Amino acid sequence: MIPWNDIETKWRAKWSQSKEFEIEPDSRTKKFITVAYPYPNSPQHIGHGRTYTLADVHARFLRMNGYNTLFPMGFHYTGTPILGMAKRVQEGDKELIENFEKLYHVPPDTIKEFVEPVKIADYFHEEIKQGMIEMGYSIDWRREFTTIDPVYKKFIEWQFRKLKSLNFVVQGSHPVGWCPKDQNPVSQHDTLGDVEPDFTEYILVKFHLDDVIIPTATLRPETIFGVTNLWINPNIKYKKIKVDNETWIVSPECAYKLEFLNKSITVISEVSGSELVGKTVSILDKKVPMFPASFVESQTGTGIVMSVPAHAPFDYQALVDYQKQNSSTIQPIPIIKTEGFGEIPAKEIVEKMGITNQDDPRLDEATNEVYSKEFYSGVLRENTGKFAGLKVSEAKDTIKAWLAESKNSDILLELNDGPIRCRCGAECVVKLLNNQWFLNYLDQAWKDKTNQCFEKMSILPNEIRTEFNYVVGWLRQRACARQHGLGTNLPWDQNWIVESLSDSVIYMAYYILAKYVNSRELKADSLSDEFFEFVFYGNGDAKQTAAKCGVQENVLQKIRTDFAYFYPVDARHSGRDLVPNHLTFFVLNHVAIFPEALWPKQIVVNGSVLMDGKKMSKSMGNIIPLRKAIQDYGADPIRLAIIISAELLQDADFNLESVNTIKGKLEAIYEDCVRHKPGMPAKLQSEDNWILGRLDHLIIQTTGAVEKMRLREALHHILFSFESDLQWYLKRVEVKRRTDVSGILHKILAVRVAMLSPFAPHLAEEMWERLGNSGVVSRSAWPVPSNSTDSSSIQSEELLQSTIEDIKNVLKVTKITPQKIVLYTADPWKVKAFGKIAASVVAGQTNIGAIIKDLIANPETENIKKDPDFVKKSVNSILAEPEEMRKIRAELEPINETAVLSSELSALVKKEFGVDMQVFTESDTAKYDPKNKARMARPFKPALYIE
RNA sequence: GCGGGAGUCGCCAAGCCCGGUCAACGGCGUAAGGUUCAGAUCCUUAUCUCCUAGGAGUUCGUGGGUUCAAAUCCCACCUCCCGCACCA
Repeated sequence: MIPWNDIETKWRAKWSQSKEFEIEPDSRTKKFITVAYPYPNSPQHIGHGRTYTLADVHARFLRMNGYNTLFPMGFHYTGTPILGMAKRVQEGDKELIENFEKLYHVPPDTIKEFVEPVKIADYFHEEIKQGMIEMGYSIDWRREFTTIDPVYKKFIEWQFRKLKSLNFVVQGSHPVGWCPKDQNPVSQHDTLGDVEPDFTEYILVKFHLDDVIIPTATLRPETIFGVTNLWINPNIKYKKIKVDNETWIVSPECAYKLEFLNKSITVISEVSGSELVGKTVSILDKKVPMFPASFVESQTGTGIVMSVPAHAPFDYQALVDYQKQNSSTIQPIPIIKTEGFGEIPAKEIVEKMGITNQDDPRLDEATNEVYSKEFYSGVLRENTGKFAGLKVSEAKDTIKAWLAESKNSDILLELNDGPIRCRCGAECVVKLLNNQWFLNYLDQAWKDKTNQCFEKMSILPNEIRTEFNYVVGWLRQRACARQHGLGTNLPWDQNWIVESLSDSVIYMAYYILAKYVNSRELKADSLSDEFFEFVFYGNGDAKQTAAKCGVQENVLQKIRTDFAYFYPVDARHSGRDLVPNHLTFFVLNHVAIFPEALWPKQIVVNGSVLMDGKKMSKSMGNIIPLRKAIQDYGADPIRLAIIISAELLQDADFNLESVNTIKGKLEAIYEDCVRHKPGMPAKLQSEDNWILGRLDHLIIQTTGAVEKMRLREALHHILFSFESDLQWYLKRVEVKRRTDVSGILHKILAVRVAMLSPFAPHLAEEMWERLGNSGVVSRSAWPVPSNSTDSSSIQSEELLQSTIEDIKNVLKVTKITPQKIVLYTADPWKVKAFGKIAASVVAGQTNIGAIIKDLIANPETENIKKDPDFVKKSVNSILAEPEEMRKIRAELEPINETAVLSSELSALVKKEFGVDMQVFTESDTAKYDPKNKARMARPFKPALYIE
């Protein structure tokens, strides 16, 4: 057993002692690797570990390749969820407090402090940081910060003044879910039952009753042409109110809602619904009556409904109900033609479903069906005037605009799935916030520049690139400030706090400053915009800026030099959920604020982590906290298990079996590390050359994979793919009773351990030490191929392997117990012909006929006439080989098969099958060949006889 | 609806960009054998079907097509997953 935790502690201490990851500018090329910083509202779990692990592997790999690689980390305190949590703690929320105690193991005394939001953030900040340290991430902790640090706030203020000066910040109105009691916007975390406060925009169609306006709320303004009457609930006490300069009649609930939508409301009087029934209202050139209906609800819309019986099942049924008791000549007016429906869709569907009264709940279903069919495939009929022929999906917006223009409509915003309650208990409403600040991501020049940056960037995996392009095209204005939460106040309007996805877009630049903040050489006190202009752009005079900002001049210069050295960002890692927001904003803001030379170079996106194939969630109880997992399984096995289970964009399935498999694999390599000593044998034999060639191959494959961040593939090469090669080598060595291969095995191990070290850094250090190396493997060079490839060794080892395979195959099929094995190698003319065939194939000629013609034309190979099938078989066997091997076959002198087989294979055959073996050439007159097999011989495919 | 992604041999999952190395990596599971007093671990072998000579057949969501050759390229269809905002 490997004492994982001891080894990890030991090496972490060493790294920390030698300040291994504290990176300063030097003469080498730099790389700046960043990851989206965490939001500290809970401990991190295995899933969070994935992105950070990928970034860490990336950073460590680059470091071994000679790059001076900085990997920093910060903590994102900005936002509202923590605020909501603090409030819930204050209220004594059982569920939350239990989560803290049982799930997160937060000490009770600490939980008490959680009424203060910052304490929550601070606690989980430390928790997450410890986890990152324990995972062995090669982070330069001197550059740590939180987004509520005073200097950070100055930085964000600068960023926003900058954006504003570039006209990227604009003001407008914006609807939000709102708690009237708290006077605050509500998001999902602020509502009882964590309901997302979604809302819908209704069109208020204004009917006129003399000089009073009767507004009706609808989602289908186009149906105005089919209106036959209004529905009024006689039992509702409506309010007559003054709305700005007009007089409206609406339900009391509606009157209340309107107040939050920028309207000034004064109640004039009450009007009973029954008083309104029977009166006639007008709109455009229409006059319609108001009829009573029980389905009309006071709390929905205005409490008055526009009736379109041809297309609205509710209206149709209410009309039928009304006409049972009253005489009325009103008929539905069809205004939409839809394939699959007849004249009056509402009638059809109501009758089909067997609905007989307006309180039937199935009317909702009926409404949905008519609505969606008509929306996507309906066309307006002739009786809709200038809109005739328009598709409903287009007509909706056109008519909406037309009504608004002619002052026949207004807007009502209403919460979906209401009532939604705030945690304080009050019922939420929709509020139209005035003077909301937006980042104008609509700006075309801005978008163009962003696209330019994306074009030049490396996006891994590249499949995700189209998604970025789509997002950039689709982005509109984005609210960039809120009225509560932790964060930085808008510099020009203290009522607003910069929203969390807007204060996290260029903070990678702040890592450079953070080091000096932490060393107290940089203080917020008198920091002004000149400071940032100097550091980021080199603008201004150092002496003056230093004096003005209260910074030592040499410190200021150093910060500027550091920034110029480390920027731009070379890679940004994140989960794919941040593609449509943070990652895109990150690029947008960089191109807005920084010159092209400082634009980011690469984005690496990864999928999420599943637990035993299922999504991790609190309710399923399958969340494994990262630190717990480290204690139980060790950091390295977890790192490997996360990486090996899926390629970048796939969801990685984490399960205990894979962790154990990995552990086993690592343990085997670890044990091997004490067995071998350095020192090459005096003379390399065929199998030595071969295995060293395979080792080169391994290095090339692995390096290529890591460069593309195909880490699963890379790990596979290191841990598994090489295994079968190694087994073959060991078998060969054993059969030959060699004792001089320790050095070769040592070299192989050293290469594998070095390549393993970005993935499993702690254990790799331990292995490296066991191998007798001085110094840390983290600082060693990434292995490079030694070009020891010797193609004749490759050919002869391949020959031996495939011959053994053939023998096994025959034995398996015939089920005979061998007494004697005889091999026959191909005649020289076949070898010649085979070489030519290989050359043709490599050149792209696989047409059998053409190849045969060619061969016959040459006296050396004209024998082919006797055995044309030889060509087909050869072509196939060459095609069945890897490309490099085909080249070798075509270009290189063939080996002497008879010699190789007799000298090397006998012992292997003896060991494998326990019998003696003889080798003849095909045309040897003295050969033993009772079954006439020899003629089947082909190059690299000796004929075979077993008895 | 718009946009993105995926359907592979029991399960997970590579391969598809760059067509032959693909009956298709690897892991898990299953089976047999070895180690063990026994079990767990570990190691070896096998794991689409057929086969007494190294072979053949049928497979990679479905149906077509291109090609000497297709899991891989093209067309159509079916099914599933994710995002669509002011929230980290």
